[in-house]
Amino acid sequence: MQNDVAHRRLRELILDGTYPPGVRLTEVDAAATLEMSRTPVREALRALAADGLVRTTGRGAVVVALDPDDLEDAYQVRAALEALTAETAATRQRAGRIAPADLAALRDLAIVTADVTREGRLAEAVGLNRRFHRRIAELAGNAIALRTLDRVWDQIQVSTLRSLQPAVRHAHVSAQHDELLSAIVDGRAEDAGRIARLHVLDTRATAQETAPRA
Amino acid sequence: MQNDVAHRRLRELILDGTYPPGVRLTEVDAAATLEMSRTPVREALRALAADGLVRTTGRGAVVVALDPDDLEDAYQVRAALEALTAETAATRQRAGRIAPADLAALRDLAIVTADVTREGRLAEAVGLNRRFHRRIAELAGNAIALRTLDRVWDQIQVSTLRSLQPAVRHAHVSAQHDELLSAIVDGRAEDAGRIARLHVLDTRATAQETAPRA
DNA sequence: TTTGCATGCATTGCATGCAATGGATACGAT
DNA sequence: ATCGTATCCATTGCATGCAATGCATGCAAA
Repeated sequence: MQNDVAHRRLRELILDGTYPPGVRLTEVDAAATLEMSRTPVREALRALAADGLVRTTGRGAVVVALDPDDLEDAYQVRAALEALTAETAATRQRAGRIAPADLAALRDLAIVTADVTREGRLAEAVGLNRRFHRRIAELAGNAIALRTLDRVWDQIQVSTLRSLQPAVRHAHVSAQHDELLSAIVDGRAEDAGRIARLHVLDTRATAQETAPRA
Repeated sequence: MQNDVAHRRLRELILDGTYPPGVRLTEVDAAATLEMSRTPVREALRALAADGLVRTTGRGAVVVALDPDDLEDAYQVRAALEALTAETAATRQRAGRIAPADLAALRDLAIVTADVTREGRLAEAVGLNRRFHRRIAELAGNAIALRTLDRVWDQIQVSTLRSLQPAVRHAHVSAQHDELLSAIVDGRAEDAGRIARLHVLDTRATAQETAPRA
C-alpha cells in the first residue's frame, strides 16, 4: 500500500523533472522525503529500477538517462509497438468494436494537443501528446502492449525532459496525428501502422538533435 | 545480492514448471524453501510481479497464466519486436557489423535446435528455440528491445509450458528458422522482419490450439 | 440445509536494529 | 607532491518483531 504510494510518487518526481537524470537517491533521503520508513521506499526503488527509471548502484540509486544509442533503441521499440497498436486499433474500428465516443474523445485529444502545442505550452503539450498516443494503444485493447509501451515511454520521457522539443515542427506533428487518426477512423489498418511507425521515428529524429547526458 | 538470488531462482522454478500457473507462493514458504529471510524473498516476489510472472493478491502471490486473449496479445507484441530485431540484425549484417563467428554460432544453434526437435526432446527443444530467437535479438544490438522481449517471452513460456507443442509441424518451424537465418545472413532486412513476424504468428497459432487455464 | 456472523489465524506490510561493504578521507611514507 | 594505506562513515542488505488485514472456519439461527 504505502509501497505503491512510494513507487507512484517517486515515478512522478522523476518524470516531471524534479529528480533529473544523474540525481542520486538514497533510501534514507527518499524515506525522509516521503515520510515513511526505508522498507517501502526500498521496494519502490527496486521497482523503478525494473522500470528502467533508475540504475541501482551499490551506493544509492541514480536516475537514468539513456545515452543517445539507447535512446535510439527505445524509439525503435516504441515505433514497432505503436505501429502494432495503431494497426490493431484500426482493425478493431473496422470491425465495429470501438465505441464512437472513444473515437470522438481521441479526436478531441488530437485537437487540444494541437492547440496547446501551437500556443507553445510545451510541458502541457508533452503530456497531451503522450496521452494521445497512449489512447490509441488503449483502443487497441492489447494490455501487454500497453504496459510495455508505458515502460518505454517512461524511459524516453526521462531522457528527453530537458530537451523539450524545439517549437519548429509542430504543425508537422499535428498533421501526422491527423493522418493517423484518419487511418484509424477509416479502419485502414496497414496505413495506420505505417503512419504510426513513421511518425514515431520522425519525432525521434527531433529528439536526437539535442544531446542527453549520463 | 541474496535478493537477486531469490529472484533468479524463483523465476527458474516458475519457468521450468516446478511452480505451475495457479500455484500460490507465500513469503514464508518461499523464504523457507530458499533458506533466507522474508525480506529478499518479498522483494523478489515483487520483481516477479513486475515481470508479469506472478500476480500478487492480498494473500500470497499466484503464478500467472495468461488467458487466451492475453496470450494472443503477447504473441502480437513478440511478433512486432522480433520483426524489429530481425530487421535490425539483418541491417547490421549488411553493414558488416556482425562478426562471422556470431553468425556461425547462430547457424549452429538453428541446426542443433532442428536436430533436438526432430528427436522429440521437447523440453530441450523449447529452450533451444528460445535461445535461437534470443540470439537474433542480441545480434540486433538493441538492449531495450532485448529486455522487453525477455519479459514477453517469460510470460508466454509460463502460459504454454504445459501444452508443449504437438510434434507435427517441426519441419515447418525449422524451415522457417532457416529462411530467417538466410535473410539475416544475406542482409535482407525487410525480408528478415517479415519472416520473423510471420514465424512468430505461425507458432502462436499452434500454441493457441491447446487451451490454457487460469 | 442454508445463511449470517463472530472469532481465530495465516499472512502481509512496515519499522527498525545490526552487520557488511565499499568509497571517501586523512595521514604517512617516499 | 604524489602515492599508498589505513580508518572511518555513509549506505545498503538482511533479519525480525509487531500491528493490521482479511479469509476461513465453525457455530448459531431461521
